[in-house]
Amino acid sequence: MTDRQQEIVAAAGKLLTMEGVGGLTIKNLAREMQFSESAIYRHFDSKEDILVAMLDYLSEELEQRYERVVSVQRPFEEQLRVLFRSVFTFFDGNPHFAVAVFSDGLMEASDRINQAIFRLIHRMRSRLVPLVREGQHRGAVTSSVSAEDLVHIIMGTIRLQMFRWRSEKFDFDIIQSGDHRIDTLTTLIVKK
Amino acid sequence: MTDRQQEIVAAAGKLLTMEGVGGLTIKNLAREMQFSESAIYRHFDSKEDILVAMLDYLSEELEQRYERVVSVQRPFEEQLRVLFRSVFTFFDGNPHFAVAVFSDGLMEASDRINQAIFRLIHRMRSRLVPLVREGQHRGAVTSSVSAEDLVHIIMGTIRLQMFRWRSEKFDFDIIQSGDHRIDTLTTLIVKK
DNA sequence: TTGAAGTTAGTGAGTATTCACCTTTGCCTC
DNA sequence: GAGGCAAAGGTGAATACTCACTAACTTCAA
Repeated sequence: MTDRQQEIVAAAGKLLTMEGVGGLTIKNLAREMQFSESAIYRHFDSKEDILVAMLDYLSEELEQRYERVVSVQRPFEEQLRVLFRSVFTFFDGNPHFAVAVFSDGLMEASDRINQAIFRLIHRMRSRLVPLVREGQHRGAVTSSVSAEDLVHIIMGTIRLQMFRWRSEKFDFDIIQSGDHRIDTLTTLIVKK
Repeated sequence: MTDRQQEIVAAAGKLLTMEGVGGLTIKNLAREMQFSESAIYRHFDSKEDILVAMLDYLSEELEQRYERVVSVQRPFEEQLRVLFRSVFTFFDGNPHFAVAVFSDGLMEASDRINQAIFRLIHRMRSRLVPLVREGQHRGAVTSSVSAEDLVHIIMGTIRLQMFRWRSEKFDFDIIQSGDHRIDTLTTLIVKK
């Protein structure tokens, strides 16, 4: 991705988040970039390509953050908190990418976009499950519910929190409130 | 709402769920109804009105199901299961309305639609919180986490399950898998 | 001097909505 | 009961507008 492509992807995320799926048009994107509509097509072949690039960039970004976190050994509870704090910090600095987490609106638009969304979700899940499972093996996490089911609950809780954050126009602290969500989750699943 | 209006609202839900926000056009709606585009306007003033009617109808439907469930006294765990089974049964019979639960895609389209979505979400939450709180007072539910926070986790978990159900084109049993989600949740929050 | 990155000025298709008009239905009056 | 008549619910055609995308032209730095 060139610098210009990065800028366009960022502008697309911003539009998507601020004005919804309907707001992401080539016209609006061009206005945001301060140049003509046709100039967009110097950098991307289609609108679809822009969205796929956006989702893949986001996926890569989150993956890197995951890698950085799990490279350090920590107790489960702390590991989970550090991981999600890293995610929340990213979205705090890039709220316009928040849309991709609850990208329901994008779905069904095209198969390629759908697949990009699934890659993103699957990537997060397949990272989280071993983490939780290891916590269970070490006896830190309850084994009364399977690791997959615990991850479902965690992801659902976080997704809903992100949804609220966007609904309320990002005007509460996502890092702090996200921490709180992780707190309540660990209270329920971490053995004392 | 007249019968015709009901039919249109149902067709709109179907389109929305099957083809996404972009698929809900007056043209497609008219095709679904097997009559002309202009005929739609005999029954609704605008497309916006159709969406608001759809969300309000759904809100009313879920409210009624709630009333029916809580009118009978039951242990908390059972009450929660019966309540959500009722909800899942509704969506099982009306999968085209599933879209409204994760109606992110509709948001930002118009203020009136936004408000209708918030009414729906708020209504569910404000019903669930007292139920959980009562469970806490009776000592059936853990008090280590506030009722509001527990409801957030429950709603997030269920929302994500609905999202998966739609993603996978409704081809698994939402009643059964929904039951399982409630099971895992009660395992975590109900005191033994 | 070539190629990348911008421009203007279009394209056809699709959008929600409105228009004048037609048909069916049920009701009121003679 | 026949005749008029308005309302309800349908039609196709046209509205003004937006959509993603393209062709041809310019600018400018390597």
